[in-house]
Amino acid sequence: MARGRPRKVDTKDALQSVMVAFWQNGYAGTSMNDLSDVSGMAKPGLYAAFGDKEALFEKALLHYFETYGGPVFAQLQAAGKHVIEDFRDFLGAIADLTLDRNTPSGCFLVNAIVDCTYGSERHQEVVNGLRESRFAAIRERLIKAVAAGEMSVDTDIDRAATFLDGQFSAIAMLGRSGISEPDLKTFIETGLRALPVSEPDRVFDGLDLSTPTLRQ
Amino acid sequence: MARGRPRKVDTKDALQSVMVAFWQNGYAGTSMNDLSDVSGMAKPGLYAAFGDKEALFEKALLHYFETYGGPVFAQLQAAGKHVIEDFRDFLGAIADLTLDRNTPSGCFLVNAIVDCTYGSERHQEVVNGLRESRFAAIRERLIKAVAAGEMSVDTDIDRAATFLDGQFSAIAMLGRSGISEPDLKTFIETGLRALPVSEPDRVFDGLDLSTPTLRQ
DNA sequence: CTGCATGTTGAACGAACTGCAAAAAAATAC
DNA sequence: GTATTTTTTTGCAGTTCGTTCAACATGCAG
Repeated sequence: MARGRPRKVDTKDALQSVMVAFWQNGYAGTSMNDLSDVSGMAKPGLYAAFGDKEALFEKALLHYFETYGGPVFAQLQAAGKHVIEDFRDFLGAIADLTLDRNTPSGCFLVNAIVDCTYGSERHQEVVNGLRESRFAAIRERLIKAVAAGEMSVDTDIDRAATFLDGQFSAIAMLGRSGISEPDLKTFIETGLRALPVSEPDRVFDGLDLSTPTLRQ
Repeated sequence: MARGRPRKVDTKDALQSVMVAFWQNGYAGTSMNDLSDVSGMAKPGLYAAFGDKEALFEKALLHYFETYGGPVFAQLQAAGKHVIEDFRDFLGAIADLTLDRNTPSGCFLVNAIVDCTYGSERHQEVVNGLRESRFAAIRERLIKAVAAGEMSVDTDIDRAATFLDGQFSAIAMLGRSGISEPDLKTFIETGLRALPVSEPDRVFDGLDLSTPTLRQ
């Protein structure tokens, strides 16, 4: 049984609130007082549960990745439609997350990349690790596409992965800037056309795009 | 003649140093003591010359735009080669700036967009104004391209401008993440292939790319 | 009930923060 | 030389920062 005084707020709930605050306001822009307010935990409780501010930020970032990034990347790995459709779903899920009104706009990880230049050594390592996980997930899906014959065996995988990785960041930045959802979906569609698929007509034609297609 | 005690450091030089500090560390991550140290001006001098911290940040951001953004956008407006070549130069100039080792990595404006969500009202207005200037410059060059027959009259200008605007942000984020210069140039080349030009062969063929082209 | 383990609370610490006022320094004007 | 003007320097209010300690509250075990 649980000994001692019971917790007022669940640790996971507190971490969720902390994550939102860091996501919204950045590391230096969020004080421990702010975190105590939004989480409902007193400051000594935060220190006891998570450690100091840096450790708390790292745990919030990892919680973000598990809660939001994890499902999206798992979906990409398990995806079995055409590679273009799968990346459309993938980037679309990122867009939905970016624009979700229940959470701050943009992507916490992208914000952290901007932040991390002046963070601690450990902070940078965590951010770089997540960034590499993101890249690796994209890369693996592309390798499967080559194996499935959806892309040529001559395809430069790293080039395509870097391009998609960049679209990921762009989506987060456009979302942070307040772009509309249709415009963001159109942005994704435009980017997908730069990918070297073997049968472009099959995956691009017949789409119900709100704007004319670019390729002519 | 100049009366009174002469300034130890020129105001523009101080603003340049301040800009670099904000660019590197963000608004909340940079203290007035830091700014006093890097600029060589004592704190009362900073307040006398620029106002409070928020005003100083705005002046630093505008200085950034005049010093770095201005020339790049002026070059885009004055550009007279094919639209694809002009945007290759434009995005390439952004990439060079992003990777320049004499200044912090990334783009100060992009960093400020991440920062500005929790900034003052005025702060947000300044950032949005610069973002709209950026978009407008891209848009104007596309309109000229349609007039010159390089793009179809049916082209969705806003769609193409949003796409290029997103590539701009992506370049800044990839640069902040530490991408190599060849990879960043390849990223640009990949994105350009999503643009709907009338004579793709003329502008894409014969290029000395380090990787195979994507379109097949 | 009495221990004990855990959580919460209020207070407080030293340090760093923004912003400013008064004094000292360095130049010109007379 | 002295007076004046402008900037630097020094130091300091008042607040907030991250962090911790001692006291109090609330549960189970015996």
